[in-house]
Order: sequence, then structure tokens, then C-alpha cells
Amino acid sequence: MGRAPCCDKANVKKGPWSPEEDATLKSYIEKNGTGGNWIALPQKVGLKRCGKSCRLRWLNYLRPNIKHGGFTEEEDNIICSLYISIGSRWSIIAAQLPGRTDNDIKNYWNTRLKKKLLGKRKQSNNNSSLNQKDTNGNIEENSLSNSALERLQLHMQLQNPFSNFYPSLMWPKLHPSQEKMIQTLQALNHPHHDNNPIMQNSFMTSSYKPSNDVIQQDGAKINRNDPQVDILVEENIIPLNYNNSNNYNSMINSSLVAPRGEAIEKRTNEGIQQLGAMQNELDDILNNRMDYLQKEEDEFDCFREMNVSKESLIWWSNDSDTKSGSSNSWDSSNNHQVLMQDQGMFQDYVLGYSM
DNA sequence: AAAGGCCACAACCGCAGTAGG
DNA sequence: CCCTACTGCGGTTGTGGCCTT
Repeated sequence: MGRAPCCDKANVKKGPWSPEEDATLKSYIEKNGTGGNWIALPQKVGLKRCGKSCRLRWLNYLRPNIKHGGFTEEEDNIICSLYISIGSRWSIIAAQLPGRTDNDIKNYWNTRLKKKLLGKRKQSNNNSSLNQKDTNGNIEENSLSNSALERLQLHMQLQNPFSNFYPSLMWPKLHPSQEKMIQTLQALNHPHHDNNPIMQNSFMTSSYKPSNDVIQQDGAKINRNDPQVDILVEENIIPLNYNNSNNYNSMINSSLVAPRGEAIEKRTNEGIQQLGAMQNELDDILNNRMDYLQKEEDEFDCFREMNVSKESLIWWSNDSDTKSGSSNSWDSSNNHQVLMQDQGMFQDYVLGYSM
């Protein structure tokens, strides 16, 4: 026995809403509210629609202060950051973007933002190396979900100093070996030493004027004029007057602040060669992640779905639970609170984006 | 100009959690 | 504790418009 249908499917209208239906529903809800019962609402209103359909129409389209389209770059950043950290939990992401609906964000992600970020790389890499044949010759889907894979790829791409995308305000934590690679890359990419041709176009290409106030990845505010600190990798810290991420093309890992005098210059020819080797390794990780994992003795915290340790999974902890876990029915306000407590990430986010 | 393909968006579907009897 | 109705959510599908050939 299947589940009882929520309404009489034969007698409800489906498909696009007419302006008349919109007006009827809107005016009724504005006068009377939903009455706390969407299933009963269509009858009261006089619409031949399923209650769920009415609810969706109201929430996604008719309700006041809904924004459609015209996503800003800041919103892109937020969506991207949150997608990487919590996966496809659109309602939670939508809760961080006033006026945006989960459906809108989901569509925007699937149709535009994902392509913008991953480009065609995903298409070409995804299926070939990740599926394996079982003993019967059938294709077995890899255990990593598409969502997790996308997030991994995004993570790698955004950590990649050659990426032309957003500042890594709060990217998930990498494996120590990756961190090391990234940090070496950062040192090589110091903007005050611009001999490296690879980096010449990577940062501050336009009229960007950094603020003296900057924040670190942990959300702490510092001032670049503070005599107690020397910003080792200045471009990796988010200025508080940040408003144009195009100016941050190569931002990576925004927490490197060292005591004055400890900044180290590492740009040498050898280093540049190393840079290329590391880039190749990053690509290898993307292209052959299974092989890479087998080589690594340590657990790689991006791969939660491959049973890595819980302690290392703060950033990736929710993806595989999305459909089966207890998170589905959180309301927006609770979601925010829970995330604030559990992940400690939204404080950072607020600091970074509310200017 | 027409056909086919592609894309973006709206809407639907079905699953899972929750509340109440 | 169980059952049922309701709600919320994410994934998927349908559709119309635009673009390309």
C-alpha cells in the first residue's frame, strides 16, 4: 500500500498558474492567512489546486518581498560557500539570502552557478574515472554522491591559486598535505614579489584599494597597520570594505598572518617548478581521486562518504544525510541557530559579507 | 522560415519528519 | 506506541522561449 495522496489528483488543476489564480490566492492569504492548513486552503479559496501546489506558489512566487533573478556576486559567493560546506540544503542556504527562495537558488545553482564554477571540467572528468565495472561487467556508481563530488571539485578549484573565482572566506579544511601545498603556493604568490609570470594577472588587476581593516578566516578583525602583525600573504585576507570579488582572483586560505619579521620570501626558480608540479598534483586529485586516496595513508577529510573520521568532517558532515537525516524539516530560523552552534561558521560569514 | 537543440524557470513528485489523536 | 494527516524539503520533470543550423 502506498501513501494516500494528499488530494484528489483527478480533480486538481496542474501546470502553470494563471494570473487569476495568483490574484485569488494572494488576496485570500493576505486577508485571512493560510489558516495553518494548506491542504484545506484550496477549497476555502475556491481554487482547483492541490494544497501543496498553493503552498509552493505562495512561498516561491506570491509572498511579499520575493526577489527573482539578478543574483549579485555576493550572493553567488554565499551560495557557493554554503554549498561547499553544507551541500544541497537549499532551504538553509535560502535562509541566508533574504528574499530568495530555496527553489530559486536551486535552479540558479543547477543552471548557472555550477557551470560558472566547474565549467566543462566536471563533465569530462566525472564519469570516466569514477565508475567501476563489477564482476558482471556492470557499471557501478561510485560511492561518492554527485553533490559531494561537486563540492570536492569546487573546493579544489577554489583552493587552487589559479582559479579565477571567489575568495576562500571559509572553505573546508584540507588534508595537511594539501594545506602544505597551498601554503607553499601562497608564499610563491606573494604580490610584493611579482617576478612570477604565472601570477602577474592573478590579483588586484583593477582599481581595488584594500581597506586597512581585514578579517581572518576565523572571523577575527585585524588592521594591516597594526605594528604587531605583518600580513604574510596580504591578498589572502578579506578586507572589510570588500565589495568586488573580481579583484580577488587568487585569494586562497585567508588565515596567514605572521608576527612581524617572520614573513619569508620563497620565490625562486625552483619554487616555480614546484608550483607547476603542485598544480599537476591538484589536477591529478581531481582526475583520479580514487587512486590518489589509495596512495594517501592519512584520512582525507573531504571524503566523508568514504568513511573517513568524524573529527575531520566538520565541513563535509551533512551531505550524505541530506535526504535521510533529521535535517529535512528544520525551519529556517532553527537551521540558522543549529548551524551557528554546530559549525561556528556563520559568524565568519556575517563578518565577511555584511559590510 | 522552419526544425531541432538548449536553457532557464516553474511546478510537481515522493520521501521523511513532526504533531496530534 | 501507533497511525494518520500535514508540512517541508530536495530531486526531477515539463514547458516555453531563445538560439543555432
